[in-house]
Amino acid sequence: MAEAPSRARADCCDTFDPSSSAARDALRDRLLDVAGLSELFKVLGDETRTRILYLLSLKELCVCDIADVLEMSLPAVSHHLRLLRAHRLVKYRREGKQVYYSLDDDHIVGLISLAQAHFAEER
Amino acid sequence: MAEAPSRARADCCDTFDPSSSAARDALRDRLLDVAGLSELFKVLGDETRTRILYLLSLKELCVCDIADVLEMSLPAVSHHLRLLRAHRLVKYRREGKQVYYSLDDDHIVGLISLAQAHFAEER
DNA sequence: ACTACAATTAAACGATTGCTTAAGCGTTGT
DNA sequence: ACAACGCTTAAGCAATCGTTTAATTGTAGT
Repeated sequence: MAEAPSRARADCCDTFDPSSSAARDALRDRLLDVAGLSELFKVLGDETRTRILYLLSLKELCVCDIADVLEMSLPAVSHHLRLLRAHRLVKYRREGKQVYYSLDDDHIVGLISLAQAHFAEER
Repeated sequence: MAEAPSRARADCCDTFDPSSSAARDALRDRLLDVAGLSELFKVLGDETRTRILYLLSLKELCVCDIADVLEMSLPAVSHHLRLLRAHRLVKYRREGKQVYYSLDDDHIVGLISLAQAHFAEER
């Protein structure tokens, strides 16, 4: 145990200080800022889910409506809603036999709008 | 061909006008607003890639540096950079044997910051 | 020209994801 | 109580994704 295991590729090139890994460690610390962030993006990284979220930003809808608009099977939609629920992105209320979903958080719309802006100038 | 195929689950519940699918079609039209948007989120939906993008927002780095900081293999990092390149999120310049990467677009940092804000209050 | 090194690419493998079918749960109407 | 309906859940399967190993390209130094 002569070497620390974290310095596996320590001296590959001269960007950092040749003598120390201080700069490297500093960058590693900053990585904590975005730890777990991709979880949220992963949820949005599916076409069906962004569609559902966008629909719910326009109108409160029941599962059947969503399935209808998206022309998808009911279990498939329910499966996605389950994930959105787990991430606190949507809330639901029961009304008779139907379950109505809506956005739990307006921030998501902001994220989508911002992404739209980027995407628009990309194409 | 008596029925339009798009009305497969037309009358599941009474949210929409009982007589017409106008409201349904209106919502379907709006879906075009977010068409293809999840592509961008899919790129960000991987922990390694958000980490790389965040690192590059702090400092221009060569592939080897990134692999070093993330403690990952060089091909793995290169693979992700290839994807980021394809989506015009990063640019690169060759300097001798090294290839230095940096953000091609500052909007991405904005997206990440906004997502951070949402994520922070989620936990 | 040859060696060394940074990076890319290709092939292959294991893990994850999203959909389908089928079964189960909760509510409403008769 | 029973049947019908909306929705959820579970199991199984095909497809996609991220990593590894190995081979290749490109640049610099001897």
